[in-house]
Amino acid sequence: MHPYRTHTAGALRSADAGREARLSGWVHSKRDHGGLLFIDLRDHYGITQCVFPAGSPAFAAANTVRPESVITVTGNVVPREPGTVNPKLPTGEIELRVAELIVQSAAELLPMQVAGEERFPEDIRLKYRFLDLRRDKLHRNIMLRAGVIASIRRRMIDAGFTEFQTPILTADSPEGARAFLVPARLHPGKFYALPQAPQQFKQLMMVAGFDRYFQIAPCFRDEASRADRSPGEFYQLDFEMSYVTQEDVFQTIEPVIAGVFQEFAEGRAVTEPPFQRIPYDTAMLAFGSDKPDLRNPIRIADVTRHFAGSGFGLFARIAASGGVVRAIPAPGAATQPRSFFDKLNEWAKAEGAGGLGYIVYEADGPKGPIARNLEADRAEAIRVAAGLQPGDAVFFAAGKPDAAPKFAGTVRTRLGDELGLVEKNAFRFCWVTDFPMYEINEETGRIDFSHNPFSMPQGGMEALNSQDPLTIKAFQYDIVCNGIELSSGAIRNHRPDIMIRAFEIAGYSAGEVERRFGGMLAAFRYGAPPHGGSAPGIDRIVMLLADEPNIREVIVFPLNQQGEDLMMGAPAEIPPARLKELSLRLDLPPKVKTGG
RNA sequence: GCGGGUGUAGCUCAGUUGGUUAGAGCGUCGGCCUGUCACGCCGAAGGUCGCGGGUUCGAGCCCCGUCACUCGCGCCA
Repeated sequence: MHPYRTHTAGALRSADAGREARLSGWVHSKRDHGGLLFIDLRDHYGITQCVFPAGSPAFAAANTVRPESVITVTGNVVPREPGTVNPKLPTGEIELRVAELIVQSAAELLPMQVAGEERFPEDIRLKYRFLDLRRDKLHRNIMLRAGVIASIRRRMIDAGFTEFQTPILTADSPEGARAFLVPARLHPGKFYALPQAPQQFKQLMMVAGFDRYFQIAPCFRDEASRADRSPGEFYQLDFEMSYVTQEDVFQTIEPVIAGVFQEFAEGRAVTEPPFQRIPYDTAMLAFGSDKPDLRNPIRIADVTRHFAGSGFGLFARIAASGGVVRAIPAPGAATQPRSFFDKLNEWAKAEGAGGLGYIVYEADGPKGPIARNLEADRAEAIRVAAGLQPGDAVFFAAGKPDAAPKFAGTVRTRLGDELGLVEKNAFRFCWVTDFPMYEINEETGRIDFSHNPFSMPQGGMEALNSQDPLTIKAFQYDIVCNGIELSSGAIRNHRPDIMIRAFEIAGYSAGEVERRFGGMLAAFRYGAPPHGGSAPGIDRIVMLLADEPNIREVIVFPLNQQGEDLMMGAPAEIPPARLKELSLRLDLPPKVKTGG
């Protein structure tokens, strides 16, 4: 007989009754009845109940073994008596009557329990990640992640992509996120940088003629974390295609994304391709966000002109001074008590808005403080513009043209939640397209790239030379699911002349562009195919599928919010000899945190 | 860098207007129990109420500072 196991802990069924079997695994839980003792034995595959009758040779050993010890048990598979069958376990029709128990590895008292649903603080969970990973939820999340990645690989290869590895030790790029630096021992005073993304390399793969590239790519950014943003490192489905239009990119990747989500949806609805394409300007109007959550049925309308010159002085003045008024419908809210409206108004003030005005459209006409001062025909025009029926209400976000639309988006989200309008158990995808190429930098007042400077401007060189820069759109697009940005991508600017001109508009000289991006520009001077791509975040895809609000729940060994590995003790100080070898000397700030 | 929330037993949490010896559940340890599967029952151990200072006759509770955790803003082309 095999020294460790003849079966896994998830394998045995009633058909195996009568066999001798050997299982190895962790002591999940123990139930001591005095003359009878049960151990639930757990491994990666499942749980099997093991029985130790009093007086059996293994009974004494079972009595003293601690939870999470690793044991090997040998015995007979017996069918459970009717009434003692456990329908919650796939192995619940049988149990193992144990004749021999060997402790392979005794566990000490646990800092956190593995069995059960109890929640533990993050620092303990991270320090003892190997215990946390044994727990059902996290174990399943990590397996889901592995399944998602395998599915993505299969689908990308089927779609004609090839996976290539790009460098981890590379050059720092002057713009973008802060990069992690690695001292180069053989080149004193010089540093490698870890890639924030394989952006330039994947473009170079297109120049090199490989046509369709993808990679489950590790990316490194030395930036603060968020609940949905891992500190330090994360993974992207990085891909790039040659000789494609924006629409080609969409049509190629939609079935991959939709296919992966359908494969792991477990009954949840998934948008069928083609996904809705929503221009940036439309998204900002109707959703108040460039990350629209399509599960929320509320659509925002602009009603500025209906308040201009109206009897409602506050909004009339806002309209007269160049501000905007956005209407956020609240379907069916007419039946809500007065406190519903007061509570939202208080919330809006706490959010920094002046307040949150509203009109309630009763069967006998518009009601509420605004309606009292607003002409009846204007109230009716607003009702039509916002698509409202009697029984609905509408809220108004009014103010400056940059802030009011975004606040309207916040109100839309809040109303969708409060009124229970958000579609449940669904993944709703869309593309947001036509991002502006440039924006005004609020600090400097100068023109700046609004997103990726390497995107192709719509209209090419002619647009750059003839249009107001602020009206130029880029072939830049995001894929959004349930209000979460999965990725941004673009048709790239593969023309050195257009790139230099694009940078010139943002205030960079040709020499500066040459100095910063010379490597890529040089490549583009020797025959570069038109190309484009995107890079959906793997962690966020798994978060959505696992229904986890925190990215650390879908990463095997995540850093904590401070970017520390509490289990391995990273980052760590290094001995002086290593520093010397690297030609480095520390110059620590006075209030440096000394670890404990 | 900034703002919000939290901090009481190993863990999850309760703790009244500031008032006598700070509680419960889970876990741990001991005892009982032959059909449990979150086993049950009895008992015990376990506390610098994050830390420091202040107000007060008296502080887990109020005030100030600080630290940690967490969520968000900045940042993330």
